[in-house]
Amino acid sequence: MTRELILDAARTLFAENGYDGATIRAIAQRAGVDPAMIRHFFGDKASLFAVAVASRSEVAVRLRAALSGEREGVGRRVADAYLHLWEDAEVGVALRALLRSGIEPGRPTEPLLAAIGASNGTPIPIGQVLAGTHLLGVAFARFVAEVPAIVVLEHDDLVDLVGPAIQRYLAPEGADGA
Amino acid sequence: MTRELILDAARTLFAENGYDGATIRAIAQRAGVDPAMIRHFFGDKASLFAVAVASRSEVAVRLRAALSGEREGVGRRVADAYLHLWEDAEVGVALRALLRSGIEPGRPTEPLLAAIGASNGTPIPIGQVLAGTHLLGVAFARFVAEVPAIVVLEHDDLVDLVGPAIQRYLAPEGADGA
DNA sequence: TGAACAACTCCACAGTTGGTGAATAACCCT
DNA sequence: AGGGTTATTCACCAACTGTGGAGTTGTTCA
Repeated sequence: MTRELILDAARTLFAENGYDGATIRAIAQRAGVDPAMIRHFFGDKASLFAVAVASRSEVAVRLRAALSGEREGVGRRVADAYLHLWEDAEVGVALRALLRSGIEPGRPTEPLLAAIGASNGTPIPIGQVLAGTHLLGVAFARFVAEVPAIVVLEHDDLVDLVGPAIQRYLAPEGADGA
Repeated sequence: MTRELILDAARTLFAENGYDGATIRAIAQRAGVDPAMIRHFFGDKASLFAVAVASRSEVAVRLRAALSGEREGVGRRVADAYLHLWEDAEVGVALRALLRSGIEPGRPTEPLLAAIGASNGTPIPIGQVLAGTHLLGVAFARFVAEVPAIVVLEHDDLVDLVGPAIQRYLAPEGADGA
């Protein structure tokens, strides 16, 4: 119960302020509990971050699903799925938190890397990685930096605009789908 | 003299650790001066950040130059110029610092926004903004997150890979250059 | 009734932060 | 040499950080 309150507050504040910016005390206050409860349930701040934010494997799953269909329209499909992830209440806030926290040594960053197309050891086509960089840039502009020209767009319109570029990266001329 | 030492140290640490992560004391120590010197020369931390990092108008200038030539090859040209900016010793470290610092209210972020195609009030073609998001994503992967698949590439190869996508955004079918 | 256990509160510690003010040293120009 | 500006050092503050310990409630089980 209060455990969930803490997790919710942690996700929100990590997303808004990044790892360093979100203090244990602020998280506790937002959750309406005593700061010591966080220590009681999660040990230390890094563990709280890991539990609250970094255990979102559905990112890779959902992206792989969008990627695995037929070649035609895969660009639109992946862009749509990616933006949906960022718009999702829990996943989006976790991704925001990861991005906001930046890449610092010792922090679990797998989901973010997966989100930009560079998951674990297996070699990934460079096109997928480049598509990931583009989508990450779009997400950064839309959800973190909040660039007006990007924020203003409807989800579907943005997908229409970005889709072709992603398509070109994921399915260039002449290749058979997975 | 020591002023320059402070600025150099500030740029480096802001780039490595972001705004909050770079402490006045750490900057002073790296510069080999007393922390009070920073106050003496720059007043407070925000002013130091502004002077050290946020006054890089050449970003917009260089990008506009790359953008203003003939339509053919503008994608390659802009991608090349953008990556060169990030590789430049001073400008690159400033851009890194801005990105690492994230977007927080009250901080000067014009150069970063300009870098992703959203400069001041004037309306900008959506294609330019999208090209900016892609380039920012690439820069993030290459210079901040240091995604292996991207870091490994040579500058020119990366330009070759990204150029066409930028080209499509900046010069779609049927339009006369500026 | 009472023991055991988890949930919870309160207070304090040691460390670091950004920022300040006063005192001292170095310098330059006349 | 002397005066004045600049550079530099040092001690200090209030605030905040993550963390830890000690003690209190409340519920459950024997």
